[in-house]
Amino acid sequence: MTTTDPWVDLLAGDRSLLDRTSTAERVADVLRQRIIEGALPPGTRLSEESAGRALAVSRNTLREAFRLLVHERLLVHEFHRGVFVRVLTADDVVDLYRIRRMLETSAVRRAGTADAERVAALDHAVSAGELAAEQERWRDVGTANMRFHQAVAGLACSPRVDETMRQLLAELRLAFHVMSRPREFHEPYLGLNRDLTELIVAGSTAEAERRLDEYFDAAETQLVDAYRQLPR
Amino acid sequence: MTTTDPWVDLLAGDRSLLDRTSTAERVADVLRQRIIEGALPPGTRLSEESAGRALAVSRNTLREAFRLLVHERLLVHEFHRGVFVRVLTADDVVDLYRIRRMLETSAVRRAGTADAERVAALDHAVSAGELAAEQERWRDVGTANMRFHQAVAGLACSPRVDETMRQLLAELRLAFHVMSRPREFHEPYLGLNRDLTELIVAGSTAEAERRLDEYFDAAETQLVDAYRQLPR
DNA sequence: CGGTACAGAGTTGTTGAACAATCCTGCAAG
DNA sequence: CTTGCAGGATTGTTCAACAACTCTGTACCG
Repeated sequence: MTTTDPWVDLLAGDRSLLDRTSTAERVADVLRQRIIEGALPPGTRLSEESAGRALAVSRNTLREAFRLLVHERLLVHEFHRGVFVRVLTADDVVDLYRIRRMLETSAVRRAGTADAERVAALDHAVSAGELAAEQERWRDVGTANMRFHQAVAGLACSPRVDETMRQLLAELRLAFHVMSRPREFHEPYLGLNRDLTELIVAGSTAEAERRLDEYFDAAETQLVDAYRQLPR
Repeated sequence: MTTTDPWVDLLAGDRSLLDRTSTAERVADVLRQRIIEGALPPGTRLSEESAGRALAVSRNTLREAFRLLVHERLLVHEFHRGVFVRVLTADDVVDLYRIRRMLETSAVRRAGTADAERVAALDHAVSAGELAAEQERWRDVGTANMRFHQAVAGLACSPRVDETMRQLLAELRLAFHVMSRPREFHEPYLGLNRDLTELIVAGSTAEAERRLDEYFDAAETQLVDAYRQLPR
């Protein structure tokens, strides 16, 4: 038997580039992206007929894609009625912040074991946010903020945490899309993100965790308040 | 407009009893249960033909169910090759313990806000485990242990944490099914579970969190060691 | 003997059509 | 204003078909 050569792992890592994905997954990717960027606002109905014709896929394939996104909680499926882009309730928003707080503060606590690359990801996200704010691209500030928190969760060095976090942040975008002002929900926290990054780089994880906890208090209150003043 | 009557919420809660579930979901439920209980061991190939004939559903419906379970990481999908019951790697087991540790310790820390019912769930699970151990039903001891940790996560009072935890524990079962001795992985922790419950009931969450963290150290080491000695 | 090439069989990927079950709309009747 | 009901539209599910791909065994070649 041949011992594993060094380049084997390398190529194994390139397997994902091989384009071995089903149509349903790619359809789900497209829809997910459209939902995340707000092109398909919460409440939108996606009829199999129209969506299938628009994307040029069969109803069966489309339904497989729908199943995936329903499982990700980006769509809701009402039996015999169709699928809709999810409309978050205020309770949903509270819950999203609750689990985020658990995952992110735990990740910060274990930040000591994270490699340099993951710590650098924090800085990249913060810098991108600062640049976007300078240029008053508030939408991009929001995106950078999400990337920052994805990087915070990434400190846990856990593929499952990363995946869960991706889903949660995608879900949280649904909340922002029903509100009009993209600026005031993200800009105030740019400075904090910078501070957090420096604390983590310096190894002051306990202090970073405390500040992060405070951030969640403030952000959750702000978003939930704004959310409750909205429709229904 | 009519104001909402008191019984409306009641009936709304019964909506789930109305059996409005698709065939695909029920198929997924069946397969998930079979995987969890070990009837479909890791590595098993599920061909669309055989599974569809066995469950008397069409290939399309079956594929929708497969998609769900792949998304839950209980099945893996290899393009043009089929779906297989997932075979966890040692890294997977480490990762599962990592995210469990994050969620469960965080949940314990916030146990103060949990209602009495959720605290009682801890006791029920522990008692069920103790009874099963007395009668040497080791398989049930394992199930009770899982229920206990589900209840621990439940202290966070978060539907999303509950759902995530359900998935993680289902996934972890895959690890136990490739090992033969159901006893020694769960029995040693019965006493600890009892202690943890009493600490939480008494409000000593800090001490409970510390003990839980130690449990994860021990359990992870034990399982990963046993796992690494196994095939491949 | 070890490795390559290739045909054949079996499985998956995707589509389109078909039909039953269900929901929605509008209108008529009470 | 509510109830009942026809009809049209949409979803739920199955089936059949075909393309694309994988797997297996065999023949071939060095």
